[in-house]
Amino acid sequence: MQKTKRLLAIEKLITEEEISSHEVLLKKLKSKGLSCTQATLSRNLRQLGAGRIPDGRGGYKYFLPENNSNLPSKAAKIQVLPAIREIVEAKGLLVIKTIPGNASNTAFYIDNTSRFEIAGTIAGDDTILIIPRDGISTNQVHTCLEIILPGLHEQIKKNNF
Amino acid sequence: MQKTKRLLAIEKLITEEEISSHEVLLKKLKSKGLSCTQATLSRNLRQLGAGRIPDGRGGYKYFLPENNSNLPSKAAKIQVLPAIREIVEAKGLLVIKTIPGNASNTAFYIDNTSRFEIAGTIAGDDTILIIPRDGISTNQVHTCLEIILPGLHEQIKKNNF
DNA sequence: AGATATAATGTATAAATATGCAGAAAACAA
DNA sequence: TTGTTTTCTGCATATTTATACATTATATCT
Repeated sequence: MQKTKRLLAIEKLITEEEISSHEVLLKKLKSKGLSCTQATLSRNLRQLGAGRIPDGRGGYKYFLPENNSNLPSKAAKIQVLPAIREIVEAKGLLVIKTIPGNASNTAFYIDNTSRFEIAGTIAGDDTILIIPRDGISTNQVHTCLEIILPGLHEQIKKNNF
Repeated sequence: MQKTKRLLAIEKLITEEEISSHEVLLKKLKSKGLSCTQATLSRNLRQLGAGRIPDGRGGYKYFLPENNSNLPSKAAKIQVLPAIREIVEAKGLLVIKTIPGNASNTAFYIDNTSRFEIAGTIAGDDTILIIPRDGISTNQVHTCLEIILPGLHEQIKKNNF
């Protein structure tokens, strides 16, 4: 769970600041009590889909391609996330329960993220079936969902009261 | 002038194929008679603003952020480019002459590319003034213009007959 | 054209980033 | 809990990418 915090922190840092290297990012993470090695950082950046591009001033900076459309991202937080009630697993698949009428919207958002881990989704009225790609565990899909919907699992816990 | 060809070829290759490393790209360029060293490639990729991102399958690929909006790019070719008549230099500035009435459109396109080299533009009816940023030579702006309007200089030569 | 300045390139190397492997931690099952 | 499997991580290192410096090519000026 330290990892989730770290992923979120990395996302935040590279979108809000101009990070020029792993080394710089490592120091920033350390100052937040989320230290790790450069190797782990390399792996985490890959998981987040983060890349590196010229900054236009002779250097380089990290960035998240997803940020092109930060409207969907914002929408995800205020529309998609609050509509999710719970997630259960069955036969290697995941079933997401939503507020009635919201399954289609939610599945649309998940599809549009085009995450490799998810082969496809089917949505009813308040239920979504998520089919993980071959070789992908349900745990990996959970991580994936947490990445595209930060705070999802924590919110679900709260909903259970 | 080999360089311009190479830049265009690189652009084309990384947008049309999934290029995973300099090494792969070098081979492709070589097969097109546009060989260079890895060092030059590194510099060229930076000039083009090309970056590297995870490909979603455990590897990495190069890409051009500009590609988000390839509508403007197409428009540039069929609308902006044909409207340009000539480019002259004066006092470290560049003056672009266009077909009457087209200066505003053209300047708008140039502004929207947000190239670091160009501090700003002023457009009349058939004349645009381009102000290079401090420390940027007119030659560098020419290269910059060729990047955002491929074929520009060749076309101007033709127009002079 | 010849002289001077600017940009482009290659070579060698430095710097940055990715990864195989092994151990640690966490999740899961019974 | 205990054993079993999966994920995560660090270490050391391989791989990849960037860059200082020297050289060549290209453009600029008179």
